[in-house]
Amino acid sequence: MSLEKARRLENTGPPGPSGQAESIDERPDGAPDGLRRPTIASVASAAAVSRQTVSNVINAPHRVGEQTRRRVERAIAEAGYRPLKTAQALRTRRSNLIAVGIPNADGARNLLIEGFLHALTVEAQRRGYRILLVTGADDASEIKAYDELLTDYDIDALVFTGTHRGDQRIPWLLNKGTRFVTFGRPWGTKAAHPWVDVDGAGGVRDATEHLIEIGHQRIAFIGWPGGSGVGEDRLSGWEQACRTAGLPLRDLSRRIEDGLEQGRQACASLLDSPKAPTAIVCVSDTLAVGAWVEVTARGGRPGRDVAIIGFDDSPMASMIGLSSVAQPLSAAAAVCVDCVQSLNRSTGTSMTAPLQVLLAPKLIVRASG
Amino acid sequence: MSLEKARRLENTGPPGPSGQAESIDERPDGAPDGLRRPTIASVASAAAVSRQTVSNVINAPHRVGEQTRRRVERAIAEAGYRPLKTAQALRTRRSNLIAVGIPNADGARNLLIEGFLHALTVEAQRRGYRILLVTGADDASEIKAYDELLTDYDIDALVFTGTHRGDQRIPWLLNKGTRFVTFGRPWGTKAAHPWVDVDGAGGVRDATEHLIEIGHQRIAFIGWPGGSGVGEDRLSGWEQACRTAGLPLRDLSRRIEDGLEQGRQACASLLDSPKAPTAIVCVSDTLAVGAWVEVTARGGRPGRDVAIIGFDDSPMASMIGLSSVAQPLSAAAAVCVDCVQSLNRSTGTSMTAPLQVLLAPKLIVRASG
DNA sequence: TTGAAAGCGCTAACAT
DNA sequence: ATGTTAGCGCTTTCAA
Repeated sequence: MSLEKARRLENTGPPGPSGQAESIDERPDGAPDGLRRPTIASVASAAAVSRQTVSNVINAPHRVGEQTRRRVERAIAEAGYRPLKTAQALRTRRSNLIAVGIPNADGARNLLIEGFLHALTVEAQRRGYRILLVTGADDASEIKAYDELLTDYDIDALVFTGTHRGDQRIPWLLNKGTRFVTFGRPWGTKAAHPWVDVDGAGGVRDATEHLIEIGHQRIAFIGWPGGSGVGEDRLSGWEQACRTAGLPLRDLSRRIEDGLEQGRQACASLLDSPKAPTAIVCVSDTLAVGAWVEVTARGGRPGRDVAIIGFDDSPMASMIGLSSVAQPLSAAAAVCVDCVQSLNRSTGTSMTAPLQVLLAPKLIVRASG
Repeated sequence: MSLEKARRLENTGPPGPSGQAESIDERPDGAPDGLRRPTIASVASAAAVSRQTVSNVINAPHRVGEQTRRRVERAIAEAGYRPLKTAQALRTRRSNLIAVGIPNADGARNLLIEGFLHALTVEAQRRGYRILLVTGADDASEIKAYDELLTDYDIDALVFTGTHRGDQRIPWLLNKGTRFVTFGRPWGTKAAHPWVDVDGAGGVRDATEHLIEIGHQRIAFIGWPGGSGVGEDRLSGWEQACRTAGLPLRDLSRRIEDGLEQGRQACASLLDSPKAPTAIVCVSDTLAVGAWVEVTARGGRPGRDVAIIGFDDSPMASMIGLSSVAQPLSAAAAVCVDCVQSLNRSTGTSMTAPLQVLLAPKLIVRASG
């Protein structure tokens, strides 16, 4: 007996009097029931209601009567029924899919992407969303990849990182009208869109203040060359903390490219200078590890002889006992997914101010500082 | 004029009875044509063929006549048409989606997952697949997550890493009949399933032989405690190379937990022993970095005073100039996606031997060795 | 509160 | 070689 026929047969009668027990019993396809995926029709049949009522129990329970709802819920549970997202998506044009753009260059920031992705996956799963990956070699090819993905699926929203000056993705997405959130502020652009970021200046300020509290009076900063929004932001945190505490800045900062060797050299230059610092805050863990290695190579012990604090709390930091400013990746991911959810709840035409969140990072104190 | 109506009008001709040419001409929705996503119907209309023919041009071009095909292809290109995967998936029960299970613990192996994920995304994109992420805290919750995902979508296949002894996921998936590939051999189980892995023994053998070639006679190995399949595999590579070359093994190996401090200590103990090694091969980059730090702290320079080689070529390795055995992540990802493709091509009933591939890693020689 | 009908966009099966 | 019909599983719309 086909499921559809069964449903119809069972539905004979007023609201739910039950005019069942017909005679037919063979099903056209010989598939055993147990192996067939439950459909909304099979559940409807089992609960002796229409498919629509089952749908309502799932998507709009308030519209369904108390008794009916319970009966349907039991049928759903017994069948282990879950709506097929593909069919829902086709009908509603909502996929519950969040596309995430991942970068491909190898660099300091990439050590974070794994943690961020994991956090996103957890948060998305918690709210019934799924994470779909997309990648491109540069802005242009990434845009092409986004375009294809957005054409192939009814993606609910896009999340990506690595926003930078002159980012071509943002205007493209704004123009296309795609919903998106970035992990990272827009640097040097006036376009407003939802973003989540971590307060780098605050993090470095916290680190510097921590060093001041434990007695340091000469605190250096190893940063990146100018032009990077992230770098300038973090640098400013060190300046603020030192100024507020009345500590010197002069000759205590270095501006270099990211890299362990660069960090070693900058550290050496600082330690060899007339008024050597007793503590060094670095814009990245990579540079901090360089400093850490230099201190170690000189027979010193980071934290006892020279304090060192990095940024990002990469796996390496915990490995070598490097204090570091940790980005709250789980919180950032949660905010991203929340944002996607609210973007999709709104009818689309209501243009409220885009959500922009700055999260406070957390200083992880280890042996080095 | 609505697209559907247009199609009907243009189809006036023999095959179809064609009782068209009605009078109505306004479209209910006032949406401008340009903003509407092209559908197979709109393309069919533009090319004056049936939807089925458009579908054939895309999915079975050989069934379509030369002229028609070109005309349809032009219409597809002009409209920028791409089939909606959601609708295809509903009809064909193939989603072109590959689910990837990602672990959540932080450890040495996790440094690799990011590269593997990126490679998978690239390879999947290249072949028209998409990567969907799924995660769980342990085997059991991961299985639950898999189950829900597999129920929600018609996932084409599952890929996951971190196979281990007593892995519960493998029997569960085999029993469920889900198509899957693992990146990592099944350790200590007889169940056969498709997998891709890297030849750890071969990689360590290569590293050891490289050290022998450049003149080392006493080569040590820092490995993990027994019980880990991966660890024993790599250890055996060192033993083989040394035995073959007639070099000593005695007192030249250490078996410790992964960790930088452990690596430092093991290195110190080796260097302080009566017949100290001149080179050290490590089962992981973490331990190798520990050794690297110890040598550096003693005022030595890795590569000049003591050679050190790690395993996995983690970001750390390139950062500090540590030689390391790199896993061919792109190749592994490509094999995984190929495998998924062939699994889905087969009708499902043809039970050929599962694909099992062992890839050769590549020694990256840097300053340390 | 519940049910029937229609249809999302696509393709398998069958007709021509 | 091409077209017609039906239907994947679900939800929207409208009727009862």
